[in-house]
Amino acid sequence: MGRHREFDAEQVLDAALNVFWKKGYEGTSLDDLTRETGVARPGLYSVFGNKEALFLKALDSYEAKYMTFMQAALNEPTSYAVVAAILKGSFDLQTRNDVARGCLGVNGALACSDSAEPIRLELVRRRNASEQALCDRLERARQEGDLSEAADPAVLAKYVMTVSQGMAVQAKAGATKEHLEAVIKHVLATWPAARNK
Amino acid sequence: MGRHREFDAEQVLDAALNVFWKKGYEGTSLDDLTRETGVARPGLYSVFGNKEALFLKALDSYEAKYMTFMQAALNEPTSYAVVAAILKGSFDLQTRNDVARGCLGVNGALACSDSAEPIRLELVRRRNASEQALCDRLERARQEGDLSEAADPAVLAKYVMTVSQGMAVQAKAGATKEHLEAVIKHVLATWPAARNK
DNA sequence: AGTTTTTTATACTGATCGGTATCAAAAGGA
DNA sequence: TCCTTTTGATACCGATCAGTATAAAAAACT
Repeated sequence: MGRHREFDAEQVLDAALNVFWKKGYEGTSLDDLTRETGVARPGLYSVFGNKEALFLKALDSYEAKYMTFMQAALNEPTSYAVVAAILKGSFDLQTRNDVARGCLGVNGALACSDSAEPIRLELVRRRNASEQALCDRLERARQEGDLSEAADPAVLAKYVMTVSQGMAVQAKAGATKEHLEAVIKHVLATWPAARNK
Repeated sequence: MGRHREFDAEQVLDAALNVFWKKGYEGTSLDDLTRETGVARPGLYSVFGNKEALFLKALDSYEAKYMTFMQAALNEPTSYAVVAAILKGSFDLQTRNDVARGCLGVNGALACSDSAEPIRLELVRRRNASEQALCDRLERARQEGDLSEAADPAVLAKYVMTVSQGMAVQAKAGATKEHLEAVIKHVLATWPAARNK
């Protein structure tokens, strides 16, 4: 048996994640990754595969590590609490790190070259999955009388995701925490719940 | 006097604009630009300068050609009409072209490498300018009694821009026109105007 | 028609891209 | 202690990046 790996894969993945978070998939070079992780190319390739695989693993890690608020939010008892938790969770995520603001899923590849198109589509797929989960939850809320009968769960889900993604753009652009929190407060104040609690 | 230019600079700029719109600044290569414009590199460089200058000229053209709804919106008589016009104008712009959906200002450079950072900052600057203009307009609306006294123009302006930018992300990801229009309808239905008209 | 000026296409530049071959150093197990 | 195995850094690969030198082709003026 030979020597053991000197670096901790978890730690390296986390460093890579932060670079992708800040610069996006295409904006991040292998030189960036080796510099920030402290691991030379061959080490990265032997453990994670290629750049695309590394990004996808970082994305998985991102969801597992930072997106846990989503499931917790969906378990809240009322639609109001669900949306409040989602927006608060998005806010925390998008503003927690001063160098990597916004959302990895949005920063990663919004518009890109043809070669990065698979990455972009994967990110779209994941965002849609979140929206669908929220839509299902709001559907339930309406059945439970927790949303006005007139409310359309699909529209409200898209609205919440739109606000969350807009906040991601704003956060990346440097919006202050105070301003973003005020936006959330406004959204919640106008939430069409049967009872705001 | 020598020969005249064979291509129409306006036409070329428009073609370049559409490529940048679809793929973003960094996702667009000079090969993309020469292919889509039909003009070889030396022609592009002699007329527009380098890639960065070409993008900025395309951005100016974009504002002049497609963002005129913004000024018109600010001239609407009520805050409700202003916001309705901005969201409707954003919607039209973001969904007008099937190959270049979303907003050039957002697609252009949300997250990018260090070398494209000047472009990103310029886009942030322009978005902020729009937000400031809306903020000023809402401030006036409040003074005119067209917004509730409790409303904070700065917060509402950021809210509208957040929705608009979130819609840009959604449009780029392929959201249908119907869904986006429903989101706008919801935003307008919850607008805190003193009188909704 | 002849000359001059400008545009155009081809081909090239150095730098950087993602990805890999090579080989020495290091760390197991026997 | 010696041998095997794997890691690690260096250096390299072809491809592509933005940008430019060169020279032929085309058009306008005299």
